[in-house]
Amino acid sequence: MIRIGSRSTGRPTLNEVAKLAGVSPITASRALRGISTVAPELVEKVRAAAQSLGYVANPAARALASSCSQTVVVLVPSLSNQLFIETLEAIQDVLRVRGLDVLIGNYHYSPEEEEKLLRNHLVNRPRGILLTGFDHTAASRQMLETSGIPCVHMMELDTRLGAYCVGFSQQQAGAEAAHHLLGRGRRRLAYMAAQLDPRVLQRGEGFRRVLESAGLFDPALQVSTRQASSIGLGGELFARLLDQHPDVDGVFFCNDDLAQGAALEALRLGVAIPERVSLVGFNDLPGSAHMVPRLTSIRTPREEVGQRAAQVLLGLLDGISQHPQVDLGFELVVRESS
Amino acid sequence: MIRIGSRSTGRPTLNEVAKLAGVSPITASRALRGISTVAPELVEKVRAAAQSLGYVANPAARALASSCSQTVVVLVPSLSNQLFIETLEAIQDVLRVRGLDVLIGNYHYSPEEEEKLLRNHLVNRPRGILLTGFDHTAASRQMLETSGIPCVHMMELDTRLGAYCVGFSQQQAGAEAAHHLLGRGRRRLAYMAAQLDPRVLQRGEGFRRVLESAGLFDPALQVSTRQASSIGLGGELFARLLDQHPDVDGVFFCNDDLAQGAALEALRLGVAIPERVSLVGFNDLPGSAHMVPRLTSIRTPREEVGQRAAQVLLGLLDGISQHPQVDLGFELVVRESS
DNA sequence: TTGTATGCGTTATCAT
DNA sequence: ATGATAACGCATACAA
Repeated sequence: MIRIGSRSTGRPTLNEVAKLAGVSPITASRALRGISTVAPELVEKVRAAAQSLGYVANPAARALASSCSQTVVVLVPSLSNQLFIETLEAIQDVLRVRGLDVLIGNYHYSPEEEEKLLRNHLVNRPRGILLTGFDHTAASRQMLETSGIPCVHMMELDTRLGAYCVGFSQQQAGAEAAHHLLGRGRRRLAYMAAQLDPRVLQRGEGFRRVLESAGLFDPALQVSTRQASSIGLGGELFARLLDQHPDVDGVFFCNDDLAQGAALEALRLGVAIPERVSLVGFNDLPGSAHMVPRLTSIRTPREEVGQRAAQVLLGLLDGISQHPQVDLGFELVVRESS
Repeated sequence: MIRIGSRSTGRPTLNEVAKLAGVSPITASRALRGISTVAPELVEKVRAAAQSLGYVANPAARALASSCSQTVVVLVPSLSNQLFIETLEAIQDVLRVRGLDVLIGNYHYSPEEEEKLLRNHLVNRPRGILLTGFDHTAASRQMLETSGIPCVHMMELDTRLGAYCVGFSQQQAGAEAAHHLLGRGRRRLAYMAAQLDPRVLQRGEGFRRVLESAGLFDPALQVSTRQASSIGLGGELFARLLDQHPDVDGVFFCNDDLAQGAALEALRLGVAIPERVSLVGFNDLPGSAHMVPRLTSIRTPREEVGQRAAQVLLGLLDGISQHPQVDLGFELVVRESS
């Protein structure tokens, strides 16, 4: 007895395509997946049949049968930071042409939330995973390990374990900012840090070391808060800093929105930039080039990071052996504020 | 002959849970899904068994068997506009607690790209769909229709067809800006529009009508470009406008980044804001309150839109009858620039 | 190179 | 209220 299942989606199945093409379902499957063992003429027949029926493979069935999906999971700490949006776009541009769907997860700078996202996503057996940085919970690392799913870390570099990573040295970037300010003759240098994620701390570390070597490091000028980075916060912190330490003559900000806020606050306070204080931002976010004065910043290669990370992942999926670390560097963009 | 399938994921299955609990798989399935026809004691047994085995349902199998997933698709025109990020966050906050996974699609303001995303996502049988606005291709509308998947439109209102929507009147918002500027005694009013998506056009329409009623509409002062909205663009367009029409005394911007760019450019040009020109932005994006001068803007309820849209969708899934249109209004925030 | 048999893990159907 | 059976649509393993 033949029953038309009410559960069916109504969409044509591989079976129907195969029937129309006069081959077995498995041959149709192979043909459509581009598996070389199928005769070219059969491939053509199957393609035509699929085309005429409007066949689209059922991802659930495919995932169930093969126990792996056509998705790649990307976990970022924030979507409010324009930085990661640009990285995500680049990732999608690369993976989309390979037929991979990109699933975005935002863990709001919380490793615990990242762990939850990872757990939720792993049950779907993604083809690959792209993570931001190396600051994951032990459970996250464990899950990644046992899942065996290819993973690439973005934004930071790390030579431990041979983990695949695409990024740049956050510490060197911080050092570069310090060198630049010193080169401008600045001596009372502050670091202004919000969010305090690992990369912010690394930049601060690089900045500190250079100042220490120069004998100019003053812990009192290290402003840090766990609050989220924002323009408003940058203004507040900058005003307070100048109030408490009027002799400050240079500030490195962990992110451009802080620097933008500081520049605007300086306008209000009548503090001359860069004459009295030099400002150096980080990431070179969209608005920075248009501030008054235009902000000096360290441009980070976020699109390139996304693109290369996605490419490395594809290489992993294709079994291509490649160097685990990709250093994309960064670029100091000198404008009017320093 | 028993074979340990090499295809298995190694994770415990419903079968194993059922066995451990001493019930049939289907009872275990019902128990875990909270279907009421299962005896409380059995539910407890099954829960315990699942717990001890660390059982997590396989979404692919579930989707295949039930021909519907636990995902909701959200399509937005941009991720670069902070606006939509906040909406997305609100949506996720609501849907996550119901165990629904949110899939984000960015169609870059292209209805054709939206159509592709829709087509790709529909094969996964999402539980619901959240779209931005009403500007979809005929094919998109057709697919939505035949899919029968619940859909809520965000950001705009429309009484046609009884489509579910959560938003506010873009046209009224544009009108409000005009009224405000007129109330400030401004007479040579410009509208500066980028991107030219439907909502930008609606705001311009509302703005225009008020000016026409007042006999003050001047087409020469309507600046519009398809380019993406940005701070840099705002500065450029503003400078050009002032150059060509030195008598302009008020500008309404379709988005705050344009207004921010204009404010910065005014600083450079030495144009007094608001003395010579009043500026009114739109969306009240993060930086606007900190500009010099602080920008007047129309605050749009994007978090509320996301939250309510998600709630309406949940209502639809639960078969709760509700009013198809939810008007969340907007708020003129008067600061220093007008 | 192609096909047969079977399994993936879950839920719908229908019977009890 | 619970269970037996089949089906969801596709891919793997192995045979031919």
